[in-house]
Amino acid sequence: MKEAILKEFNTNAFQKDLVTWFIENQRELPWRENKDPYRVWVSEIMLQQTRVDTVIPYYTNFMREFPKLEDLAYANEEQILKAWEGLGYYSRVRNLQSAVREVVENYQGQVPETRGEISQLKGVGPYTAGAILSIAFGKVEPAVDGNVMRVLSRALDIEEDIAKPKTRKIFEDALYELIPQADPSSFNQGLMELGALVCTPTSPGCLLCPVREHCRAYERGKQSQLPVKTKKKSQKIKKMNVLMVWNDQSELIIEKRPEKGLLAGLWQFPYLETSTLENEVDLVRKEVESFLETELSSFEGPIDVIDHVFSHLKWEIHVYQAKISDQMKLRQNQIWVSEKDIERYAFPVSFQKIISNQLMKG
DNA sequence: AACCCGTGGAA
DNA sequence: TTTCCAAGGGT
Repeated sequence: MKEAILKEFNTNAFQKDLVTWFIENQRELPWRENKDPYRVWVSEIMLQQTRVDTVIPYYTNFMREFPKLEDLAYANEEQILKAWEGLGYYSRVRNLQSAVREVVENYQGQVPETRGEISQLKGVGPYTAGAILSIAFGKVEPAVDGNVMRVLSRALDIEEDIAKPKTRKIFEDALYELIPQADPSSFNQGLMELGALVCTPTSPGCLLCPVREHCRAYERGKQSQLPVKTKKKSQKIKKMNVLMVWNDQSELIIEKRPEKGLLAGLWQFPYLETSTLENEVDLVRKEVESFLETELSSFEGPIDVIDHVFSHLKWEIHVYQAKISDQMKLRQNQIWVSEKDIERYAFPVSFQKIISNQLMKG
C-alpha cells in the first residue's frame, strides 16, 4: 500500500526542492540557534498546538530561567508553572520536568537517541520523538504533525480524515519511504515550515510553492479540498460566580486548583457554580455567606464579567467582591495574599484578566 | 476511539 | 459573532 501512494511520485526531486527551499527560506527562530537536544526538546513541547509567535517570548524567558536540562530538573513546581503561565496545556510543563528528571537520573543527563527510549519519556509522543531525533541528532525519523499531514495530503492526494488517530500512521509509513538519508532534519522542518508559510489551511500559496510541480492536488485543482478533516463537537458552558474576598489587612483569598485535570495546579479565586437563572445580588450574597461559613461586612457585584473559552469548554464568569471583618477559617488549599504578592502565583488567563481589571487600575 | 487538556489569532 | 485552528499527548 505504501508502494501505491508513492508510485510515480518523484521522491528525489521532491526531497531536493523542499530541502533547498527550507535552507534558503527558513525563519530565524530562537530554537534554531543550535542543536542542543534540550533546547530542541523544550521548543517542541511549547510548539504543541501552539503558534510560533506565541511561543517565542515564552521560549526566550524559559531558556533564560532554565538554560540547562539540570536547571529545569531542580526547579520547583511554582517556578515552572509561573514560567508557563498563559501558554496553556499546563500538563506539558509538568511532564517535561518529570521527563527531564528521568534523563538526569537514568541517562546521565544525556537525552536518549533512540525512538524506543525517547518515546518513554513523559510528554514525548510519536511526533515529538521524531522531531527531536531528526532535528537534534540527525536521525532518519519521521515527525508527523498537522502541517505534515496537510502538506502531504495535498502533495500525495491522500483523502483520509486527518482528524482520526489512525490516519497519522498512513503518513508516517509514507514518510519512511519519503524521508532522505542525507538531511532528515531539514526535510522534516521543511515540511512543517512549508505548511506554516505556504501550504496553509485556507488559500494555500501554490504559486509560491517550491514543490508545486510535484503536487497532485495542485495538478488536479483540488488543493483547497484537502486535507479532509471532520469537525469536532461544540463546547459545554459552565457559569460561575467568582469571589474576591478581602479581609481588614487588604489581603484576599486565593486557592490552588487540584493537581490533576483542567488548569491543574494553577491558582484562582474561590467560586460557586451557578444555575442558568439570573442572579440577584442579595441572593448571591446569601449563597456566598453559606459557602464561606462567615458573615460579610459588604458585598457587591458583578463588578466584572469575563468569558473564558477553552477548546472543549466555556466559562461564563461573574466577579463579586466581598469583605469580611472577623477572622475566618480557610480551606486547606486556600491562602491569604496581599495585592503585592499576588503576581508570584500562576493563574489561568481569565483570572489574570480579573486581577488586571480590579487590582492594577492605576 | 473518543475525550480531555489552553490560548489567542485569523477568517 | 462564530468557527476553526497551531510544530500533540495522556488516558
